[in-house]
Amino acid sequence: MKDVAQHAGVSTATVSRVLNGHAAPTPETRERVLAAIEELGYRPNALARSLRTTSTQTLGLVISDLLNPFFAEIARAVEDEARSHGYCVVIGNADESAEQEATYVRTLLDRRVDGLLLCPATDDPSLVREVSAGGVPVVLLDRTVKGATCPVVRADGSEALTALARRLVGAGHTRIGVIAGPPNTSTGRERTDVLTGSLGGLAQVVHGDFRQESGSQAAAKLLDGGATALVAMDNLMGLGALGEIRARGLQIPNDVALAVFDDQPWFPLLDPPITVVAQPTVEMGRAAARSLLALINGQQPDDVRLTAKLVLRGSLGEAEL
Amino acid sequence: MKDVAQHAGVSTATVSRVLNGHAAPTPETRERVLAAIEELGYRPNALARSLRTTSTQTLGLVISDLLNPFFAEIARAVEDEARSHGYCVVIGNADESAEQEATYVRTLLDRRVDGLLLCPATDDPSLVREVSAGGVPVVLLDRTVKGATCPVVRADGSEALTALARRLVGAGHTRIGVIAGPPNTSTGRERTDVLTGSLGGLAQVVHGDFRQESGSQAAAKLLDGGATALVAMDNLMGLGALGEIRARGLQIPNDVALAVFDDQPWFPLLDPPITVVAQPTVEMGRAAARSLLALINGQQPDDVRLTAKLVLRGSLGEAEL
DNA sequence: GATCCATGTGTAATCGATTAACTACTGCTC
DNA sequence: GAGCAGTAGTTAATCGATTACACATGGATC
Repeated sequence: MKDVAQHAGVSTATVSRVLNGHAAPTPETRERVLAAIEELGYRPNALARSLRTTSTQTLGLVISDLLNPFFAEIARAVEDEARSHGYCVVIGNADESAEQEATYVRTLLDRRVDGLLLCPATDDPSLVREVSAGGVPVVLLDRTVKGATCPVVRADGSEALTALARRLVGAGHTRIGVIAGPPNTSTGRERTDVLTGSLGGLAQVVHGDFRQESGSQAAAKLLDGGATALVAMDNLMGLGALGEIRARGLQIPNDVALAVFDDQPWFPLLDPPITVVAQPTVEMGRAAARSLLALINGQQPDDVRLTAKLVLRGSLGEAEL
Repeated sequence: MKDVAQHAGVSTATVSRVLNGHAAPTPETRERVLAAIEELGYRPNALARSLRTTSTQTLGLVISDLLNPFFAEIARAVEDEARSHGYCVVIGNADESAEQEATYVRTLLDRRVDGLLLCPATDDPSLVREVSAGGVPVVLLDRTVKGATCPVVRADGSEALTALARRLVGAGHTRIGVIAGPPNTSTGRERTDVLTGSLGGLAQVVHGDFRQESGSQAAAKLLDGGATALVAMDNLMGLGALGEIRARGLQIPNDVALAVFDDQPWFPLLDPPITVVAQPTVEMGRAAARSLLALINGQQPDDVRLTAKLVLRGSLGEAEL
């Protein structure tokens, strides 16, 4: 910057003003400065600027698993929305591990992100408290924690799950296997509670960890137990369940009915196509980014609760008539 | 930091030395400082540190499309490798747009990443030159650019594609539709060249843009043209092609054979499972991260060329006997 | 006891920007 | 022509760390 100033025959203060669009410099000086910048190929050091202004124009996003297309889509949406407001997003991958999540959150705070979007790995509120205590705006995404005091953005699948339950029961299934998420996540618990609640005593629940492998294992256990219908509570566990069903040579929907929470672009391509509870991922990501930006700007955004929809495609068989 | 120093009754220099594991401070002083840090909940400001040391312990990764599971896997691998060396990764999503790519690259440079991993959207070398000129280490990943002067990490699919061609020809296909990537990307061109080369005059090529929608359109055009076999040059276009095949009620492999470049966890679940050319994504990501770290440490890593493998699953029909 | 070395700590410059406070100049009014 | 307002630009403090150099202390050496 000093070089630029010298080159243009002005002080660094003037260069800075030109860069930041201040009113002061004359068009003529501005011209000279811009020319010098161009000529020297100067690019301002964002670190120095942030250090001085205490604003990095960056949001932190800590997600549970980048390989889960659900989160990848969310990340993408967050990024789009953030960028359209001049913010950058730094993504941290927690791998469904509370420990790694904490590490990432701290790293991001150390780098002074202006705000944090968090998909908490567990419902333990201590990490969120720690961040809030540090005065950094936080918004929770997809999942919440116990006694959360920050805005939460998530999808409500109750209606869809209730409708799903009605159909399964209506179709005469009496042993319905539920491949549930970890009980220490809000989504894991809530979805399962709603579904089993609506199923009366017909549900058998096995907990997985939101990953493919656990989906296969849970499916195996449930099928061994005589389940005639399976509901997987996220797309990766759904993938695992599908694998297990195929491995056993079972036919959907005749041998076993299947529904999955979270839609995927390839679900319609299966034979039969898979019935799902689809979450509005893009809207969730955008809404979360908007809430966080509002928080950063000193507003108090409300919680956002979007609605997940049941999409019937055929994998429930007669239950869908 | 000043507070900590005061609290411990030492100078900021000593605090800094404790933090950085210098030899100097006595165990006793160290103890006092650590206690003060603990008590005040002090966390060092990474911006300030980086400004002073000119090192951010951060790698930039600009990928073509986060929603493409191929790149998501790569991103994940890069991140793992980087973290194990104490580095953080900032991901930028270029959305297959050269413009957005350039924006992201510049943003990352402004933030003084220690090095850059780039999956270039086009084979135009100017952006890479710009970065190199700025003295920032770069490694190209998956794709290369014309006259690249930096290390490149990619997968070689020649063998697999040649084998694939042999099978298709052997099975008697005479109109083989190739859903190619954009001709201005190295992977788009090379894969297509190898395949059409081995197919003699039997190939009909339609170019897509590595996205699902273009895959459907290309498939439609090729099927209209009487193709009895389709090869999609990346997984998203493969997804699109599958959709088009299903939409027309065609059976794989009887009505049309299909092979896709890039494997996906759900390909084995289709009926029939899809034959693919599988790239070693995880190894690519790790290797790229390693090369970049080596470059940062002043070494001159060689290009890495991993091998993609043909995985036969049945979607080629008799061609696979 | 003077000299020297080793060791632990403090002082202050530095990284590259922003910005409050100040100065210099121009032009206007009375 | 003195006084004043307004504008353009400069000087220097600041953000929060690192680190070269200076300094103080204590013990070993002759």
